[in-house]
Amino acid sequence: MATITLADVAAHAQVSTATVSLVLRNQGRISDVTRKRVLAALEELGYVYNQTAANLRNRSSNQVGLLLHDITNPFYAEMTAGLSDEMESHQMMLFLANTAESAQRQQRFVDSLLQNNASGMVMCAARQTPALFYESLKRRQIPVIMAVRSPADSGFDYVGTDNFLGIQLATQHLLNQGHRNIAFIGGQEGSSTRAQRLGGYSSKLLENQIPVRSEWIISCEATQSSGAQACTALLAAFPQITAAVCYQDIVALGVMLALRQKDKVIGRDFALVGFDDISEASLVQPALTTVSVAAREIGRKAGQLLFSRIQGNDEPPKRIILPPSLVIRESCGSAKF
Amino acid sequence: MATITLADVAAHAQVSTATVSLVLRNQGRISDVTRKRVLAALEELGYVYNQTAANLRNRSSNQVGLLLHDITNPFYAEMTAGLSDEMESHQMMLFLANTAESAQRQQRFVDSLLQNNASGMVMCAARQTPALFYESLKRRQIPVIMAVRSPADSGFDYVGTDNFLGIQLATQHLLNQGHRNIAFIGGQEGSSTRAQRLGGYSSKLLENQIPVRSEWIISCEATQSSGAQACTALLAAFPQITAAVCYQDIVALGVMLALRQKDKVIGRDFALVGFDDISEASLVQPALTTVSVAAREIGRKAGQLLFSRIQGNDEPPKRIILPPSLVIRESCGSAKF
DNA sequence: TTGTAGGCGTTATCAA
DNA sequence: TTGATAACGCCTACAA
Repeated sequence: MATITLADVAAHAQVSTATVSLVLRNQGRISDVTRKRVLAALEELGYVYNQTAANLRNRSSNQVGLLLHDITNPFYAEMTAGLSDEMESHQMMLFLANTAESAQRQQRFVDSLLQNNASGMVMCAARQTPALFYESLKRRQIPVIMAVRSPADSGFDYVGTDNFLGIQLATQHLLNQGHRNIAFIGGQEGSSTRAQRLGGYSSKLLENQIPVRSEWIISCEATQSSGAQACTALLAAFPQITAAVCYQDIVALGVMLALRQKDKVIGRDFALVGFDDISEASLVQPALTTVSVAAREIGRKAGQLLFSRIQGNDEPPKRIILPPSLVIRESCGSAKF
Repeated sequence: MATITLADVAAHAQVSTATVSLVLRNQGRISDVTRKRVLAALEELGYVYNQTAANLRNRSSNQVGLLLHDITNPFYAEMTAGLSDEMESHQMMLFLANTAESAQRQQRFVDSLLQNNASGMVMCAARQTPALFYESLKRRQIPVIMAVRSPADSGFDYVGTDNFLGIQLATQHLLNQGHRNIAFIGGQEGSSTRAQRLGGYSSKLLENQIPVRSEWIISCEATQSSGAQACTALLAAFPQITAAVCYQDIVALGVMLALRQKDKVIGRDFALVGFDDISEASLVQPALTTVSVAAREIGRKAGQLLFSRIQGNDEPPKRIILPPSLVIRESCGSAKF
């Protein structure tokens, strides 16, 4: 069956294509009689609007992209849900891309977005994103909101959380419990997010006249097994450590695994704080005390900002920093040491 | 800056637009000299291909949609990752929609896909999807792969798991451990998936001369709290129950919560099997024995099938059923009762 | 209030 | 091997 076009509808309703177009978009003053006739024709012919043609004509689209490393990471899944809700409320379509930390895949996806005339994007940049990428992205006229990972380049809007403050909260909590030998586990060297968190950690130690020991600061992948491994190695070398601030909940979960293998009782023999408040955090035994960053809210805020940019908001780049909060559960015990 | 079009490139390279178009798509016989000249011009002008125009002209697109209820459900996140990988390997863009079980949102998204000329979709239909929806969807010429939830309508391709067999495995495992008083917790009445799982459960009981007690079959929402509530109510009425087959891992996690409140030791006082093998299953204490359905693989297979349909494969509707497997962990203990 | 007609950027047909 | 040109379906001046 041939596709029904605006012209077909117009012919059927005995009006012009312009009239039909106006009715479709509720624009212009169209008399009630005409409108009804058009609506009826639309219905009768089973007309389907061709967004592609409209996009071409308008040099725009109602499509935006979301780039992230791993949708199976609960943190990002939450964020995606927030963004998706927000976009849907504006009748925009959301393209999803899993870059898996590959700068190449990321570049490919952005190219596709550009080719598809996407009207904007939210991105959690891959770790090895070259500076050139940001440069050339800025030259395009497309709104881009960076999320979660703050780019070195300050020319972009950014929505994220206060990493420094978040880890300060976590560290202070451990200090309050009486711990003095506190390690920092996780994150990738060179990451700016990690630098911020590390700053929160060390600032709190120093504030309490506790020396920062670089051997107790250890990096690892964002997986449970890496976390477990890191913890095992650390405790073998420094058994005096009684607590750890973990870079992420996932790492913390790994650390718990390792501790359990050493028959350490978490919350009594060893205290632990995570970061992200992923849903697993409340499920493990003992439940993980962690820093919550409201992933869904980050997605929502990023969506709102993106939409306003698409609408033409051209204020200078913004940084929206959502306040983190400490969710106290069981992994730090409650007794003073 | 005005957009650079094919015509601009053609002018710059002193060839026709047809030639440039052919070079771009590696089609037709173009002499090496010309090709190089075109390529150079492309580069020089910083040309960006306009997919929208091509789509309009071709009456097609490289976009597909994915509809699901909740991306934050780890099962669907995994599936999404599988599908996303598959689509990316074919250079297709993936639209994501969170329908949140709303038939209305689902309809809106499908309409958008149609309007955008999407070339296909994978959908996990919302629970209350009206039969009319399927009817009208079939009339469109767009490939649709149903996933996870099998539609009553058999006119669609389907990729999912064998619910019947999966729950049979789970039930048999409990029987092997010596349990006789086994409950079934979870799922929504009227769901066909649930009917299949219930079938697996009751068939195994009957096979072992154990009567099926309908009071021990209880439905609940797919949340932890509902699971917990259901378990509490059930045990209050029937303390003789010693084991449960849960409709989903999420429900099983809720049941664990409830058991713990009753000071029952899971794996010793009460045995539990879940379904889905979400990542939380291996994290809880004790780790949850569950039926694994390879969510990622479902996504991948759905993607492959969808792609083949888009390529023109017009065999009759297929049902791809992935075999489930029992992942034995700790929640059923190991001692015979 | 409604109609006419040209153009958005690409592809495909046909001719050269 | 390459070029000219007419669609694809919609939107928007400009006219009526």
